[in-house]
Amino acid sequence: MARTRSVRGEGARLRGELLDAAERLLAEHGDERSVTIRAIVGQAGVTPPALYLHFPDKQTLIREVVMRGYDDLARTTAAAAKDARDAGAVAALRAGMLAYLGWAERHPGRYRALFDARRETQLLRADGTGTSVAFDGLVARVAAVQAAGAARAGDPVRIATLLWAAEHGLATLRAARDRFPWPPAEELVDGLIMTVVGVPVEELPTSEPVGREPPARSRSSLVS
Amino acid sequence: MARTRSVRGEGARLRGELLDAAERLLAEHGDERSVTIRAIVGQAGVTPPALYLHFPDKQTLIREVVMRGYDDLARTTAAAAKDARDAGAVAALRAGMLAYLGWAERHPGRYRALFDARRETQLLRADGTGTSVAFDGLVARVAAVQAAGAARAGDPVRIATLLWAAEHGLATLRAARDRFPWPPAEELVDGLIMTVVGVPVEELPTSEPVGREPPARSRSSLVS
DNA sequence: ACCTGAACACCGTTCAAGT
DNA sequence: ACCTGAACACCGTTCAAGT
Repeated sequence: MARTRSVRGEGARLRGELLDAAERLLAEHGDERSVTIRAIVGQAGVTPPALYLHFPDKQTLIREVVMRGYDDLARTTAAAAKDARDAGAVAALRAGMLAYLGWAERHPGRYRALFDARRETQLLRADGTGTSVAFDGLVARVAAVQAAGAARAGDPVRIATLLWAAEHGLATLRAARDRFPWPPAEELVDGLIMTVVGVPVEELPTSEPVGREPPARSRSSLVS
Repeated sequence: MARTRSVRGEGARLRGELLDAAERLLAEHGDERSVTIRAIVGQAGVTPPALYLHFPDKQTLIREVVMRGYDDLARTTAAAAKDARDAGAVAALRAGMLAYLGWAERHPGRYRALFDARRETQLLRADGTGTSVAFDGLVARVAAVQAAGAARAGDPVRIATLLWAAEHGLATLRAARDRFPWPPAEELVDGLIMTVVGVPVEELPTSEPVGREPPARSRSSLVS
């Protein structure tokens, strides 16, 4: 409505605004279905056909939003792991996994969109490295724990695969089953690190709850 | 079109036919979005308003289809575990987990619908036991492995929670990431049983591939 | 070069009417 | 008691037209 008409070469600005609007709608509603063309263009102050000057269809726009989500998630987990590296390889692995669960909890709609199996083509980058950036970081952190001698031996890729499946399962199930008596994320992650990675209990850094109360039950409930 | 008009009390028959049609569409397309009212009623040979005589809205119908899916999944895993019980508690746990992954692979659309977080109200039965029937079975099988002395001690509910998250993560990720180099399901499940449940390698039953080639890599790649 | 108005075939749902 | 015909407000997308 109050949008000033774009002049030459300003089309790229609208393109970015449309992506921002779609991301905002996805974050607010947590549901890809409510991210409609009309809602997106409404936020940008244009009419529906204007969107098709910048994207061939809705699917392509959503795919670009999802790509941004991957970048954000990968950056967030990598940054958390890096910040904890001074406390050791186990602490870095732990921090990365907690950051992963935290991101999924803060951005449920965006996280869901990342793993929507209905998207026909796989979401891979042009350079082929694609969506596995976050996974590669996880593999590296597992290998670092092994190199530090704190874990059992074994293929770090295989171990990271199980960790990824478990943290993805936790991320989605905690969102889909809010009546289930979920233990705190720290306990779940510690359980995975102790068992799947094979880190003895004494190697685990003590919980430093960041704005959360400490675990109600001791984590020794998993390993005796 | 060729549908013969229902006489007194035959409304219940249409109700069942609508549920069957919705389940069929969900299974065929693997996408809840293509299960439209018009597609459902078309398969039953009636017009859209007829559906509203039996269901208040689409959401309620889908919810009932999802309930059937829960029953089927729970029955399938329980039956597989029971069949393997003669081979021991570990074999029963393993068979149940493999049956879970197998059901999810054979029914991707239905499995997705089971854990769709967009459903506002939690899917629980009137009796309150609800969707946790399958989970309770998993807890029992973990406890049986512990009782047989084959696993580490620890809260079986906590262990089952991690197993459930991992198998759910594997089920959804294998469907969403078909370019990822997934190891065979048997290897993944064995890895989880060895590490999360803490079963020593020699306790594991040897793979009896049912219509699948044996694992390419030895499962010892996880545990040294 | 960039955007709009009007229309298309869809969707879930409702409501009056038919038998 | 059970179902239909016609309509409502939506949706993604297209196409001619405006500046």
